[in-house]
Amino acid sequence: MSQPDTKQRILDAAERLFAKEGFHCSSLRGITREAEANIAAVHYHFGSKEALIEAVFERRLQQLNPLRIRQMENVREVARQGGRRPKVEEILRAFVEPTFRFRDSEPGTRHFVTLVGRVLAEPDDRIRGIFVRRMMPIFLFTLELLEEALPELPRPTLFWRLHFTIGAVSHILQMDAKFQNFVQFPEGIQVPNNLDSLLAFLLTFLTAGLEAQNA
Amino acid sequence: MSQPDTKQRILDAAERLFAKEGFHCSSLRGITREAEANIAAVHYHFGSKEALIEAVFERRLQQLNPLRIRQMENVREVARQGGRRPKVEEILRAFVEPTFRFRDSEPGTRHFVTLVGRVLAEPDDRIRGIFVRRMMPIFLFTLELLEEALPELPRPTLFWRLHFTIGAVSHILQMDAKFQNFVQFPEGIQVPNNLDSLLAFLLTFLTAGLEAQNA
DNA sequence: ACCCCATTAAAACAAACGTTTGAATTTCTT
DNA sequence: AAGAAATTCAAACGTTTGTTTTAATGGGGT
Repeated sequence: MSQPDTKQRILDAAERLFAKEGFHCSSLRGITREAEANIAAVHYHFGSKEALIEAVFERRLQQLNPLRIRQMENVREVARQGGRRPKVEEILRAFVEPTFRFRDSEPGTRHFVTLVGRVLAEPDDRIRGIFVRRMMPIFLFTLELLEEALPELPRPTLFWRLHFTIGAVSHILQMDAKFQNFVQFPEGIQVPNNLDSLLAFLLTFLTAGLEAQNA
Repeated sequence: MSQPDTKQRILDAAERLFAKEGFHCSSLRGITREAEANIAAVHYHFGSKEALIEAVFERRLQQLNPLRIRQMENVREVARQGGRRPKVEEILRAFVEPTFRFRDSEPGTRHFVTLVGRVLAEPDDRIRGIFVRRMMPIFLFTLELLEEALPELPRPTLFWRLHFTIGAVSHILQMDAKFQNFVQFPEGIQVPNNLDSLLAFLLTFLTAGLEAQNA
């Protein structure tokens, strides 16, 4: 190969632009220009624009989702061996923390996380479906664990609360890079320079919401 | 005018298609075809595609936002006259309930609410800005009331929790019409046919999250 | 009847889109 | 070194996009 892996460079550029401008507003010409590749290379290596974003998701999720599942299985195992229920905060942490850590693990993963935050609001069913299909096992596993943690709450209640959780998380993930121009910050509010404090805020909020007892 | 108000028909069609397919994927040709109007009518009546979506937001928000503000002012006033703090649930209800009720008030408003749910995840800063600019007073007013309700919590904490709230709300609003194909429902989970029960679920979740005391 | 002005209509604009083609080039295999 | 396979390249494909232009239409006031 002439240059170090055109395929990877296209994936990197696509990941960045899909996150920045959305799927339909990112052009293959813009992506290949950034990747310093020919426009035909996309169809040669991937087949179509849709197959390209599928490959973008595949590359990262096959790394990230096992991390999540392992952490969630660990939560369940430790609880069982301790003869207690899993804690809601442990479950939520297993659900979102890997994503936050993943974000700063390599250059590029930061853009992927932004893309994940956006894709649930993607109007195109086909594109959103590519992501949702791959996340469904995680959602169902999380729901399962929450039922173990909160057996006194009805299943539909937990289902909807998990959806509220997903909404809050994806909204925060997507804001990420563009905190500055997303909202005008009231005086005295600072953007946390590391995401750890934001993660702590988030887990406190979500845990309380999920554990709410009335209604 | 030959037909009853081309301008309104264009607004209706644009509202519906922007909600369904997003801003950039909706073409002016599709919109004018649905509105049974000529393409040039958009530029004649509005000036540009961007000015069109601005008009779509303007038409509904000038009706909806005063409702919200009035209800929030009422929450503050009743609390003051009762010599107590406003309750978090009252504040949140004033923030989201008008939108839920607005949804079923007229034909078309349902599409608008879906559009609102989508637009916060819109990648295009200009388009998202059109909406955010108009909502900023509401956000700040809500934050103000939350400070009155929870004076023991630091301002940044409340700020982030309000953002988590906005994420959860917009995620639910956007799911709305497409519950069926958005996620695959686990067995036994039903879509609520009226939004009242969903609103109750939502308020319980958010209230608990906002009132969480640790961290 | 006339003119005026708001509105509609059809057609064309240049630009950008995803995709395809076929030949040139590089890389690997023998 | 020679042939085969993989990859890159420039160019063009036919559509579609938002926007503009120019002409036609239609009703209300004088």
